[in-house]
Amino acid sequence: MSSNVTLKHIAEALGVSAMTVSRALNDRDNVDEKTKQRVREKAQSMGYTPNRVAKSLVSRKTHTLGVVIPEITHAFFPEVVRGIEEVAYKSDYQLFLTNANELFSREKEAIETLRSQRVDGLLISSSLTREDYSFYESIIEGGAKVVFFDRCIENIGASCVSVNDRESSKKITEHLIKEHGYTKIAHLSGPQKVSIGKERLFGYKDALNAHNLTINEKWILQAGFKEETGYEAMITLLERGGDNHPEAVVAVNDPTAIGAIKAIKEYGLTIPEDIAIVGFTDDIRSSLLDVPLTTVHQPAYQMGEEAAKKLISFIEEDDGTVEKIEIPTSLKIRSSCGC
Amino acid sequence: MSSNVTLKHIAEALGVSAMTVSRALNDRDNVDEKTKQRVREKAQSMGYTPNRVAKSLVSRKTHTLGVVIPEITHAFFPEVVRGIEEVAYKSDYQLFLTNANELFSREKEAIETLRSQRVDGLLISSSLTREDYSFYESIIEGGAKVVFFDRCIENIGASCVSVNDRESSKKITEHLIKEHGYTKIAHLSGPQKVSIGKERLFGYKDALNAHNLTINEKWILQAGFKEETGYEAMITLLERGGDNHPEAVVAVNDPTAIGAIKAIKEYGLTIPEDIAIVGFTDDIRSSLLDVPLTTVHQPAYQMGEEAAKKLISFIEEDDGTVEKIEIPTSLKIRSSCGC
DNA sequence: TTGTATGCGTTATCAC
DNA sequence: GTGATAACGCATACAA
Repeated sequence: MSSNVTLKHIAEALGVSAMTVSRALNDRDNVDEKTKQRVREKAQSMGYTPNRVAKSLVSRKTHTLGVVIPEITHAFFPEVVRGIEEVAYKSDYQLFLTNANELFSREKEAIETLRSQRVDGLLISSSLTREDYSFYESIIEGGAKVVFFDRCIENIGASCVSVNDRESSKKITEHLIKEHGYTKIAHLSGPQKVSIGKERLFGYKDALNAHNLTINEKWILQAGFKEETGYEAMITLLERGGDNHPEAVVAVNDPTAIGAIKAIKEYGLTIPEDIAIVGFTDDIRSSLLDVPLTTVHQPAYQMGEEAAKKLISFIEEDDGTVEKIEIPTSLKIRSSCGC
Repeated sequence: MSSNVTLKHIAEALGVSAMTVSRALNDRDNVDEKTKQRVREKAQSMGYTPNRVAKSLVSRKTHTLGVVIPEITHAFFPEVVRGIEEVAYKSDYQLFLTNANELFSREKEAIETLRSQRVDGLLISSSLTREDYSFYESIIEGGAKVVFFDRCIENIGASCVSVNDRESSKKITEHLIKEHGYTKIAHLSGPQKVSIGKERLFGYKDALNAHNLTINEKWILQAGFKEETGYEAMITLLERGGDNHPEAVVAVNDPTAIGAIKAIKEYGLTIPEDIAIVGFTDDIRSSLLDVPLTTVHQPAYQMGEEAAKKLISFIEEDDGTVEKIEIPTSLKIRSSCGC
């Protein structure tokens, strides 16, 4: 598709050289004003569209950013993407968006393709496991400019924009302990190989430790990051426990919490009387639930902005300083915790 | 960024020609098996990544699709994008995603850039006004392969995947009339220059006409497509009417309805007793509201799939048959209508 | 102010 | 089975 009219065509139509056309269209000052006019008009009338593919081959720049997110239907990510887009737009970058679908293999593939497309830089929220450090190491070593966001890979020479997951997780868990006196608190945890999965589990444990509560490993379940996996994990927890279920649940994120809530209801238990629950993200749905969800608010849009800014300055000023940018969170106290 | 090792480098390292390397890496059959092996290993060890930019310049194909959506934070669109992605992924296409932010100017710019990037085709849900038919006409005439989805531009020689907006809107309005006997029904309408804005208004009127209800133009308000604009329009409607407010409201989409609900509550009125309300979309939030929203369910994922399939067959089989693909909707009867 | 040669990385084409 | 050459569309460097 696309206009197949090239500089050459315009040049021939006008009886000048392709070079003159190129200069005129790029508004260089060493071209006669009249010629510029003629060229512009002709280009317009012939429906010329500059071929960025050719331009990129010469300049080795594509003015293009690759974005890799794990799950586009998790509302947090579109919001991050909007922040990225806003900044990219202002600096005249286009976005290649790829959705890894929480799949290891797909993320790797996406990154390979993106590099092959010669994007100027990569913004990644990783679904990869820690074992795949080496993959990132090799591409970064190969000169790829990458900034991670939300789910980071650390100590690998790349900047990262995220919240303080550990501290935020500790805070919301402490809220359950201090404000409500819960002592039997379970955790629906994310995959331990993903940074936020691990950090949020740490935070949960920190809180229990700080209040001398014993950590019951049976109450720490792998629950993925999705609604369905949260639902399943909660079912497991309820079936396993019988009447001896926890008083409160800390979910790794809001979708997981929402899945768990469904399970709790199906068991005929009420929130927060029978079981209190808190999440992490502040999904657009969370304030709308029957029993609005207490959660950690993550400023998604801002996270996107910061990540894009960092990457673009990396690209344009070649400022590769590795930074860990932390976006402050806030607790959204609603009623699912018993408040 | 990206590996700057090229075919030539590998060729030199191996003492063969670049052409041989190219053939080996593309697994052509007129290359010695041993040479292939050597080349592959060397490419691997040197961290070679094929340069698609150069490849595209030669082949005039980028294996890239441009996607233009009006609003990425409207959950409907990410879901459509997932459908598109799934199909694109299988056929080995990458997506350029651009978010027009409901802005005329931005959509046009995005499309220009996408064409300039030489995407193989375009999937567009338009924010543009009908006046801008000419813009689309010119790019389609210029050879651009485009498929519209959700918000279509018709009679312009491009295929379109959408729901039957008019009929669906009529159905849900009729539900209010037939099941609940409402006669005073308002419409929070979308911009009339966007297809779905116009069609859904038609459907609303069709329903009133079919039941001999008079159409009160004062009860048809421009409400945009967003939560904020829905909120404002509803405020206007309530202030204008005083006690004489409508019994029911048909909103052009769910975000608008959600904004309107906020306004209704602020006025101290209850749903559905004082005012019933219905939407269109089936946003992920709609079933979770205090009073779950009755709405038209649009199969977003499927819409994305269909649109992508159509576009890819257009590109690959050069099958430019103009089709209007209609995805069936269903009514989601919840309690905001009084049920 | 304008034009010519050259190269970006890859592949098609023709030669050996 | 392998290599040399030209071409894709554009812009840099140099010449006129």
